Amino acid sequence: MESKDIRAAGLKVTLPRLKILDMLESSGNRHLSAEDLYKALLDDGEEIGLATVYRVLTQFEGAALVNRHHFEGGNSVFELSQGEHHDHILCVKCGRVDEFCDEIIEQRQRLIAEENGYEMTDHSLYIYGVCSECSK
Amino acid sequence: MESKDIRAAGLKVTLPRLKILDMLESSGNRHLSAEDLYKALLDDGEEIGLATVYRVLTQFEGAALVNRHHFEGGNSVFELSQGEHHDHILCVKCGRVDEFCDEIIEQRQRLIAEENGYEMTDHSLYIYGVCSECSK
DNA sequence: TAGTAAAATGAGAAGCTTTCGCATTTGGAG
DNA sequence: CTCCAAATGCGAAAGCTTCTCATTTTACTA
Ligand SMILES: [Mn+2]
Ligand SMILES: [Mn+2]
Ligand SMILES: [Zn+2]
Ligand SMILES: [Zn+2]
Repeated sequence: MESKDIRAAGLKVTLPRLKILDMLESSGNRHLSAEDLYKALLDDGEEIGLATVYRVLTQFEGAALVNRHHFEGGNSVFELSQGEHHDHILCVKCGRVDEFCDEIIEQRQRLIAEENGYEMTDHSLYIYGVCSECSK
Repeated sequence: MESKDIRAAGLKVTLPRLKILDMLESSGNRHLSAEDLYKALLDDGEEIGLATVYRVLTQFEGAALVNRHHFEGGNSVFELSQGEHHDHILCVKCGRVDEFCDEIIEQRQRLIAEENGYEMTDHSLYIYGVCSECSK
């Protein structure tokens, strides 16, 4: 029941928005592209337009309900916001995605921003490599 | 004179390739999109197709003559390879780009890859914020 | 509960960046 | 200098994402 989250964002509680939130929660894959989400909804028999998926995800991002990532290769992927921030490590062979958070890196980033006279607003860190499965 | 670098990459030394390399060297902006580069060449009176710019940049990337970055907001930008690796900090207001390299972060990344069973091949780190000029 | 205004949706068109296909040109080995 | 493979330029086309607008849905009020 996240109707209230949607409402808190100043958005109407509509069926498409609920379905999209459901899918983000229930899908096995934590990191979905708009297209992935759209197809998954179609498979579930939902009739939601792709444009709506994009619109809603962008609104959810604005409301901090989801996070958007730009993995190498092109299109955006989305995931439900967890309480805490995390970064990503990806397998360039199979597409596997793992998550991590390193406080030392976070700290250094803040320091570097400061040293360069920036007020940090955000950062993105992706590590690419070959996972243990793929390097066997 | 980088004709030899082009040749070393197994590529013919053509006028478009030389012009593109020149522009990457001489442009005030170290980080250029394909479109930027294309327009700058047009302004110089060169007749080089946009498709050629993309093709050549991709080949140069393969030959490690240039590096490609995906700054937030969409299109790729390119810069001449320096000897050493560096990461980027960007102003979300004015687009300013600064460069840094932090050995502690580099180290932690290698460690994290290892801990997760990955053989690291690459990484990308962007810090976003408001620069000192823009926060006045 | 029914009526209403505003917000949201779906479908397709359109926008942007990047790549492709192919006829023509160019570089460089011989 | 000749010749062929490689490279180029142009326009078309391919992704991904956003926009437009007629229609539907939501949330509020009476
Ligand atoms: Mn994640
Ligand atoms: Mn740089
Ligand atoms: Zn893998
Ligand atoms: Zn700035």
